[in-house]
Amino acid sequence: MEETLQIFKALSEEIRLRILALLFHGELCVCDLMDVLDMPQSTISRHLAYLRNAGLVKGERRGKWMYYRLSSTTGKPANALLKLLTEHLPGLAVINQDHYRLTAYLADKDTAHCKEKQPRSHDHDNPKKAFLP
Amino acid sequence: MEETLQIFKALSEEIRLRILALLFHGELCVCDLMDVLDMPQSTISRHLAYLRNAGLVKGERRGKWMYYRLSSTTGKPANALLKLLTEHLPGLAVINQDHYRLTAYLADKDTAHCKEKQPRSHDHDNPKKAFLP
DNA sequence: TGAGCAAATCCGCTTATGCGGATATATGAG
DNA sequence: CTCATATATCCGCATAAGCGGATTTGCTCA
Repeated sequence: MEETLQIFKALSEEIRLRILALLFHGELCVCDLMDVLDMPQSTISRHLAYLRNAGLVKGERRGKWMYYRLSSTTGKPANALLKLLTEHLPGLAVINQDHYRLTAYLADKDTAHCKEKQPRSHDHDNPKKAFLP
Repeated sequence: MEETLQIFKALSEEIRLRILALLFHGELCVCDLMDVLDMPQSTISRHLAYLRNAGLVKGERRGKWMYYRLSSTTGKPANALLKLLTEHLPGLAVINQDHYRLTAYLADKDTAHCKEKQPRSHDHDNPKKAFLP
């Protein structure tokens, strides 16, 4: 039960849904999220920790950076929930705005300060090709 | 977005999940829930209001009593969530205990103080015949 | 080894949310 | 109309959770 509640609590804050929606497009590091969401580092980190504790995302350190992605090893209910979200979230205004910002940001990715040597792998598991209608 | 968040918030408190799980068995009035969950009336009422505002349940007054049931007119995402819950919740210990308590309570329903004249309609829309394995 | 940067965690503060007794509202009985 | 009952809402209080600057930790590279 506690686990179930933790998942719902993780999903009941706007910024965490926005982070999840961004991660649907592939892995991102903390500074990517800071730039796209325009929020202080401690805020991003704290919410990522929340999502991590709920088992929804997974972080992996590569060099100086922590890359986060959706956790595919979560239990069945969590996965079903994430699938639901991939269908529902793209219909929401804020989520779409974030998607535009992410796209613009990634187009410029070579100038981003955390792209020095790490090759990216965008959309490698993006479940929705056309995110916007 | 606000609506989405409200639904997740509604689902992120144990007592509200327990109430929903009980309502999977059919409509119940506030005093039924008070008896089964053994909580004060204001607590039950407050959480029902929360679920009502999130659009997950619907209340209907019949005589002196308010009967609550799952709302079937909620949006698609909410319905998908409720369906998920009907599959997931029965696996949780507290939910099973509540189910036993409800069964015992209903077996005695004629003596319950809110059963004077209102005919019941249990399980009329129970999606799970055998709630327990 | 130490400088420099990314990210996690700490800290004091503010706001949101839950609790349950008390009170208000609505309904049916007499 | 008045009373009894069922439910909703109010209230003061306690706890949880968010915020963002400051500090700590961990990694890389010279």
